[in-house]
Amino acid sequence: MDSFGDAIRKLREDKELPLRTVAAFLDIDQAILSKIERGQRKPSREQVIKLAEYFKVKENDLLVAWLSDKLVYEVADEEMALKALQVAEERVKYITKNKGKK
Amino acid sequence: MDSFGDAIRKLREDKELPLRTVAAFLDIDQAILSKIERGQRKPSREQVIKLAEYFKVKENDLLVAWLSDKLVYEVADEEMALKALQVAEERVKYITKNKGKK
DNA sequence: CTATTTTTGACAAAATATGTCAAAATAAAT
DNA sequence: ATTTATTTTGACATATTTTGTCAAAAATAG
Repeated sequence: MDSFGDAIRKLREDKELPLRTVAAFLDIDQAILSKIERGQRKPSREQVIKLAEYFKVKENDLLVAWLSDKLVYEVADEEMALKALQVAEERVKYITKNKGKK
Repeated sequence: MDSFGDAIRKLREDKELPLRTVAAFLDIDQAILSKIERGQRKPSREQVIKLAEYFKVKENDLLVAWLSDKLVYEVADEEMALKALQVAEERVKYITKNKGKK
């Protein structure tokens, strides 16, 4: 049940790299990477893709973790969180089914 | 499969009210309400609550439509949309189950 | 202890959101 | 058909949020 931050922290620690190194590759200050790993900042789509490249993991896997992070954040503290997610799921299914039409 | 905008537009049209009237109650310009109904602007939580009050519908029903709108918007155009929603759902279940702990 | 790494918070700049206003486009009503 | 009411659009201003840098404090490793 890992968040995006947990995932990339593990990847980084497995390779025993300091924040500095990975942050340099992303071209951001290490402070930001620290915050991303702890879920205090949301990375950009481009940063996620770069991280997948850097750690040699499937881009889509990281994108899913990143997107779901944003979704969880969006409904955080909302009573109706689960219901909203389920409705959104139905809507997305409906939309992709009719993609291109109308 | 109605979006939030569709829902409140129906409510308003059923009562044959002009944008002006409802917008006045929300204390915003009618232009914004028009855009909200067409999904070009996202209302605030407070505005959603006011609308529920105004139209005398269950607040939670509108909140769910509003939240799911935001979720759909968040994953729009993403290949991994559905997967992300499902993962988010699992994570929310997990979080609410362990609410209070840790 | 001293070095390195990580975390924190103050700050600035850039990007996004939120609203007003007035004009253009639509629809309704004579 | 013309007027009248409603809705939509876009330019603009302001406020809020994001995104990042920097330097110091805190934590960790040697």
